[in-house]
Amino acid sequence: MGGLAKGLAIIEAFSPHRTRMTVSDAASASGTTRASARRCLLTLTELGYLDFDGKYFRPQPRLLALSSAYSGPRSLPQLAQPFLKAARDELHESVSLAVLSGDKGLFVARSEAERLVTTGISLGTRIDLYCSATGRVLLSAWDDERLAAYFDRIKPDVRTRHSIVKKAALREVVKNVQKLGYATIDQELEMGLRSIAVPVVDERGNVVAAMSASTSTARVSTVQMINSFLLVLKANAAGLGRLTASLITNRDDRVDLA
Amino acid sequence: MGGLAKGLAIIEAFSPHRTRMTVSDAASASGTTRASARRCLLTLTELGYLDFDGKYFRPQPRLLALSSAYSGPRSLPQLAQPFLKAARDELHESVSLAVLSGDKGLFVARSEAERLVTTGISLGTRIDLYCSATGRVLLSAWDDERLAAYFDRIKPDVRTRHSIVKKAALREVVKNVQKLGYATIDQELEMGLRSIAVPVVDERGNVVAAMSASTSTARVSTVQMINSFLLVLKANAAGLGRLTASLITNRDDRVDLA
DNA sequence: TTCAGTTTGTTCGAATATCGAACAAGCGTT
DNA sequence: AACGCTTGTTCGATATTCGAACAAACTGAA
Repeated sequence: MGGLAKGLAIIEAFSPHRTRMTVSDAASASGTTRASARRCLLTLTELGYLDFDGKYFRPQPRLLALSSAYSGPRSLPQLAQPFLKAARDELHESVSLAVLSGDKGLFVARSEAERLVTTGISLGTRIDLYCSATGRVLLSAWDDERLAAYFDRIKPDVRTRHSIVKKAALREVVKNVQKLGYATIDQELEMGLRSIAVPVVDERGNVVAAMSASTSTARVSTVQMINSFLLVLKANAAGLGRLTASLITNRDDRVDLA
Repeated sequence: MGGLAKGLAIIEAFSPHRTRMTVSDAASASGTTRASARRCLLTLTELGYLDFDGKYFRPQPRLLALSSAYSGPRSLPQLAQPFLKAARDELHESVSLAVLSGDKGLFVARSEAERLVTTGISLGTRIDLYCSATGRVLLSAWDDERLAAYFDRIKPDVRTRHSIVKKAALREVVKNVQKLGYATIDQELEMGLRSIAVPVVDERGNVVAAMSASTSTARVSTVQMINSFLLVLKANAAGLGRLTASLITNRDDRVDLA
């Protein structure tokens, strides 16, 4: 069903940074023709997901209804929240949880640094695996064949002047993550942003997610980050990992409607 | 574009209570044929929004990416969060914000009672206007003509034995909300659940949202709720209302990409 | 177990909606 | 004001969707 795919692609093309789009914007952003984009946008507007003022289309609150499908009572974000909060309280930095979603890492839960209550902002953001700490942790769980195929597929973008883009170098980085058991990013994604991530491993040994802490280059050096963040993250990731068994049992269907 | 509409309807058919669906489930839930539902589900699975185990389709984290389109930096949920938190801290009860979305009230932000950090759970939930406190507040802003059309459209569901379902009675209820400036619900939506809601009015006098506090019948009586919750909600709703001007100025496009 | 009855999943030609090119309308620039 | 370019819209050829029919699985009773 091409129409559905196009429509969803257009929805995803919106972001906190792109809060409005014209027909042409949507067409180029989603990689379709203007005619298709127009039909999608019109339909989405009719359904109440977008608003149209004659020139620009804007996201409407109803889009939230699409994601409320995910996040059941025993979903990963739910389970993770106490651990993310614990880590944040100890580190005083934002702590996030990302899972694999295609060739990207998808942030499913977060505990913000300063503010006590998150609004779901930035949740659902998808970032390429090669350029984020969480992504590299997720990559580190892949076998060589899968990694090779991945690196064949992608073409790395230069985000900042610190970005590693040479595929050989990236493979080396992932190898290192496999060895060390954690990944760091130093201003590769955004200037001034430094992150460290560790895997969340379930009892079968599968990497089900990556937990990361992000900080400012002004506050914490990479060495400090490794020294002071790593243990806290490891501990909370381990705690979360132990709980994820219930997620798996959730798959063979026992409980249903309340 | 029918295909897109059907697909979105199917996505919305999932909920925290319905975390898995068969082809037939999806067909009846979204009001289409099994053939259509099947194509949608297959497409959604291929795109990574759903997972399929041969029998059941389940939501995947990628659905979060669809709603991250909404919630820009200056969105209503963002602006509301401090006020919701303030109200919650004072009342020690969950405080929510809902906006109009078609014939339903859609929860766009919430501050949970006990837990410090929300996970976005229940965000995006849409509830019929006639049976929720927030919904009745939103209805109270409508003129008679629009109300008449609304009551012609709907056919109220019996949710609990306290539910008001007779249309005449509901109209009376809405009239009362218009007069009083707040709405209450007493176990009409769910047994044991009691809520009170007030409008959030912008400086032009438009009702842009409804703010509500929910409590348990075990803890607070309706009278207590009105006496002790109303002022706090009013105050925070007013504070939020003053800020919503920036939402409107946001509509004529000044600032764009960061 | 076996066998109807019923529900569910899948297939395939008829019919509809989509696609892409061509047209029209803005918009900024010279 | 005229030009070029981008953007928005229309319309017939074409590929997709729709709905009915088929097949498979499940349910419950004998």
